[in-house]
Amino acid sequence: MKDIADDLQLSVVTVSKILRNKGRFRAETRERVLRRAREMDYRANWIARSLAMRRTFTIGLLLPDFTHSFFAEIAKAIADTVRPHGYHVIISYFEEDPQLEKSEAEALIDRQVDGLVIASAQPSADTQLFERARKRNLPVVLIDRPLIGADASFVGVDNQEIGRLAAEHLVAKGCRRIAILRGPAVRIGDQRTTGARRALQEKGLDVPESCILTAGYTDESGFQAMQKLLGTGPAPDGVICFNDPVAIGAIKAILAVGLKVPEDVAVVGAGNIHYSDLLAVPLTTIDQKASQTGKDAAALLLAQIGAKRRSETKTILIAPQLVERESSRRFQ
Amino acid sequence: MKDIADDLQLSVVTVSKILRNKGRFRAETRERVLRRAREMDYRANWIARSLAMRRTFTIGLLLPDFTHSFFAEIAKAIADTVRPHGYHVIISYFEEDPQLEKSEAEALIDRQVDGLVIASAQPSADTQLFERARKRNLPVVLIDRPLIGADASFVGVDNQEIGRLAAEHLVAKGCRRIAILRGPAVRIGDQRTTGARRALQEKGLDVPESCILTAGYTDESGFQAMQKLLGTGPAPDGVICFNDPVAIGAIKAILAVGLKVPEDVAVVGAGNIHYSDLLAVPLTTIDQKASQTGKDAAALLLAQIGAKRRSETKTILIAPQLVERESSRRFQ
DNA sequence: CTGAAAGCGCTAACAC
DNA sequence: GTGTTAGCGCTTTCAG
Repeated sequence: MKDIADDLQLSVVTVSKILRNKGRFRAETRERVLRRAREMDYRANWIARSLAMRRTFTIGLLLPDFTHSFFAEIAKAIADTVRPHGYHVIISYFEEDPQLEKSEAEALIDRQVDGLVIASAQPSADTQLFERARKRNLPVVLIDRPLIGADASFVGVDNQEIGRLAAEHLVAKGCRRIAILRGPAVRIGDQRTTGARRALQEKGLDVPESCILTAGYTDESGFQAMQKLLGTGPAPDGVICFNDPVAIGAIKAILAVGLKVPEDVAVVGAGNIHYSDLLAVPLTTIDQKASQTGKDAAALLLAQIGAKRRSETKTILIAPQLVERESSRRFQ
Repeated sequence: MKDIADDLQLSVVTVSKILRNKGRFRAETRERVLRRAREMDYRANWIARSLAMRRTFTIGLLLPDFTHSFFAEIAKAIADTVRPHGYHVIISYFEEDPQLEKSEAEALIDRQVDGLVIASAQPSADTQLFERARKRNLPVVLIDRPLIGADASFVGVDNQEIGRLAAEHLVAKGCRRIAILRGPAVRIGDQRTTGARRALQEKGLDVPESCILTAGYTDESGFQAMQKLLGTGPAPDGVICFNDPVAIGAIKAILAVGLKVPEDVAVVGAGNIHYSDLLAVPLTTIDQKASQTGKDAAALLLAQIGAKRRSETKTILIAPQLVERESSRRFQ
């Protein structure tokens, strides 16, 4: 920039302004600057610009694992949403390790991101982090996993509603003995289970404790839980699973004992993973609306970044959506 | 930093050095600085540091689509590899749009990344880009998709070898009438096809042109290509597919006409997508070693960033690996 | 319409 | 051991 200015006997300020289309200038001066910049293949240094403007036009995204298609979709939606506003996204992930999450969050803040989106794995809100964010007036949006006591906005799917949708669907399909392969004892696992049970109770169906088994996140855990369930009593005619991998594992276990899906047992998952429709039995699932989540989170963040004063935190609950496929397609 | 210095009647430089563990200082001074920093919850501003050091400790990663698990895995491997060295990764993607790719690449350079990894979709090397990179002494590593005439290192799987592995596997499984659902007419599509044909010729098997059909990237295209193939002559007893989605589509088409996989027709894909083993017929595939690619690319980049002078470009071809599953598991 | 001055927060080189 | 000086490349403010 200095070179251009010297070359043209102008000041750096003039060049800077013209290059950014700020202020009014003689058309000729403009032309000269623009031409010279092109000739020299000048490119602005965004680090310097960031330092001067105290804005980096970068937002930080912190995920447990972006190899998981749910998070990848969120990331994509966020990037898509902020790109038109000149923002880039720097993604970090922490493999569900709260310690790593904390240090990565700090690293992102140190890099002066203008906003932060986090799908946190902290057992409880890291007050120090939120305190720091508040001090810098850095907006933070939590996604997917709410954090009690966190001073931040939240965007995520309505997990109770996921359980409810799954339950009501199975009932509508004529299932009467419904089992639940619930997830690990985390908040969203509880909520989905609660939603399902409530919906079933409203229909006059109760789920005995023996029909609620704890699975994990994986198809392996779903397989084992289902195997155990099948070994301990009459087979259920419907199974609500914590997520798709668990459902896939459950289906494997059901088929393995010679029962049919969905004729004998209907199965519903959650998450709508890619390839859900390419499985041995295409899986009925509840879509968590990943890209909607990303889009809303990004929009919220942009609004907060633009805001003059600290905006109050906001919570957006996204409605999940049932996607019916073979694993529950049967007639009453 | 200035606050700390003023507080302690020291110079900013002293504080800076102590905080970075540079130079020797009186233990007491060190202590005072460190303590005060902690008390004030001081955090270094990496933007300012970057400007002063002319290094951002950020590497740019430009992908066609990080929603695709292959690229997500690469991204993860890269991030994992560079993290211990203090680097972060800023990921961009361009949806296979060369125009967007170009502008994103420039944006990353403008943000002064210390290195660039690109899986390019350019029809040919963008000389302007490489020229710019060279001028700034910015190392660039191409991954997955080689770019002819590009002034950059390359890391990717050996695509001919993918074709060869698939072909030899099917032959070993007793297939004699092998068809190829080749990918689009891009470099890697050609290479895989060439590798497969060569291997078959060496075994004395020739593939008539009528048995080489062009599919795209998707299961839909695989389904259609296979349907066409089955409609026009005797069914093959083995099919080599461009990638896993194509293979999945092909399997659907085969099953749809009442043939069995692998008994009647064995199928091999490529890519080893997640859930390959959860499909209707678990898919035999050639693993492209995504994380190996990412790891090698990152290591190469780090070496080049560290290098004093511009290091010569290097090409790393990674050996693919056959993963046998049900879709080809038969005996003869 | 243009420019001089000041500063963003930090580091490198060298002096004391 | 510690401080001084001089930037890094840009933007903002304000004066002319």
